[in-house]
Amino acid sequence: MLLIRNVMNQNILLTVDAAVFGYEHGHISVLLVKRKYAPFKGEWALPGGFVLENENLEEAVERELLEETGVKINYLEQLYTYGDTMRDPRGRVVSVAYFGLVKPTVFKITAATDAEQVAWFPVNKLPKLAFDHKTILNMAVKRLQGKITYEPIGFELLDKKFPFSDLEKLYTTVLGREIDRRNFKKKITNLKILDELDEKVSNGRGRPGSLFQFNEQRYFELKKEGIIFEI
Amino acid sequence: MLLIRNVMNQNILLTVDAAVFGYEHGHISVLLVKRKYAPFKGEWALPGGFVLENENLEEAVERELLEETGVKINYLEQLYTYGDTMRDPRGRVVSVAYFGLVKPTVFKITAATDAEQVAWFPVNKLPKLAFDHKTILNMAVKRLQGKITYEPIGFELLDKKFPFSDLEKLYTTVLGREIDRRNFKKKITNLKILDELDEKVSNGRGRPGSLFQFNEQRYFELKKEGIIFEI
DNA sequence: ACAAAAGTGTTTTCTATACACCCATGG
DNA sequence: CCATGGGTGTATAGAAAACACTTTTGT
Repeated sequence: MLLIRNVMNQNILLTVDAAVFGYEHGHISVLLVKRKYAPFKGEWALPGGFVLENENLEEAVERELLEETGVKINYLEQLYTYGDTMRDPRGRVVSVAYFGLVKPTVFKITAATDAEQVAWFPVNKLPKLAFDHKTILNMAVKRLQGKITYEPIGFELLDKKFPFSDLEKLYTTVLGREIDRRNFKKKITNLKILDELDEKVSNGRGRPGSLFQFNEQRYFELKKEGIIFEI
Repeated sequence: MLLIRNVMNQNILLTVDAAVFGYEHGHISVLLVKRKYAPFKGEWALPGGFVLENENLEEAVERELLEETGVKINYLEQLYTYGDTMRDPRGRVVSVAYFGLVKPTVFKITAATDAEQVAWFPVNKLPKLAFDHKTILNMAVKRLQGKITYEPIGFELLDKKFPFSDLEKLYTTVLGREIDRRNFKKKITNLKILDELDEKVSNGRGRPGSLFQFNEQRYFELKKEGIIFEI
């Protein structure tokens, strides 16, 4: 290894970054950390950090997320690798970006190590971001919108039990447009990924709605098969 | 930079690899090189190599492709980054894989630098591949199949002028199933991405067919808009 | 009783698919 | 004249989209 290093003399460092989305109170939010150290000290950034030599990339993302934010991710996929020569003022740093989904209600987020602070930011109210993280986040949002139209992603974002209107709101929020309630219900019902429970829940006013939960087995079978539906 | 390097002591090397597809004589082929040096000396591999410190990732792929194979690529997109700790026997080497399309007729392929030999291999007659390149190639083939169903990719693979049957054969080849000629013609015609020329060409026997060419402007407009059709 | 949200079917339109015969050429 | 591949239209079925009123609850 040292031999290659010497021959190559390749001074490139490798990091991972994660764009983790959550859904709460009718908003899609993304998990950001305030940087404790230079460069971009005090600015908000995607959680992430340097990959260790003996860990896989996914392990690196999961470790950094847990260290910096306290979040243990339940859905993670690779997004894109950012390698422009000038993207990091410290030198050549290539970053493998990941896309994650999490149920925000499950975790208490707590800053640690390189992070001075952690917070969920609604994707339409983002602060200025460090490095090229705005670019990464833009791509992640596009991925989220794309994914939701051909794969069900509710399972990863909603609580175990939820009223149907939550799922509907999730879709209108992510897609940024109204969808027809009856047609949507029909489509989801046909997929048979939801089990209706006997419980009902009221959100203060109006008629209470039945609670649903995902039929995990059917859900993951469908996901494995690939393209499932179009909203 | 040296400071970070010392603090980090991160001995990870970065390479790029390219899965470049071409279409010729009714076959989808992929460009492979025979390795001149260890490890995997004498085995076939995807063209690629170490990223230089002062070049972007795309530049690295294009450079390596040109150096090793003589091919100047006209379509290139990032595929996936492979970073398992054990994927390279020399140590920790992370590789950013790219997906490329090229018209094989345009280039004379010629091996150089790290490549002892270059050749096009039909994707259904692949030799044993070095590293995890088989895995990479499998993903690249899936990407090709996925792409062709929701984006026209004929422009990048076919000659400037071609009979309609060439486009049809390309689709049946990539998708691995027959498609209905009339329905396919209808769909493509509706997209208005083809201009029919006055010339006709015969391939020896049978009725000669009109030549077509892609209407570049319309073609790239449609691609920019995203999902276009389903075959 | 009224405001607010949940729940529910039918009709219409569009798109995908299935399907078969004639045409132009070379040998 | 025959073998080969090119070229073309219609009918059917299924999916998506448009569309509005009733029900249940809290105040």
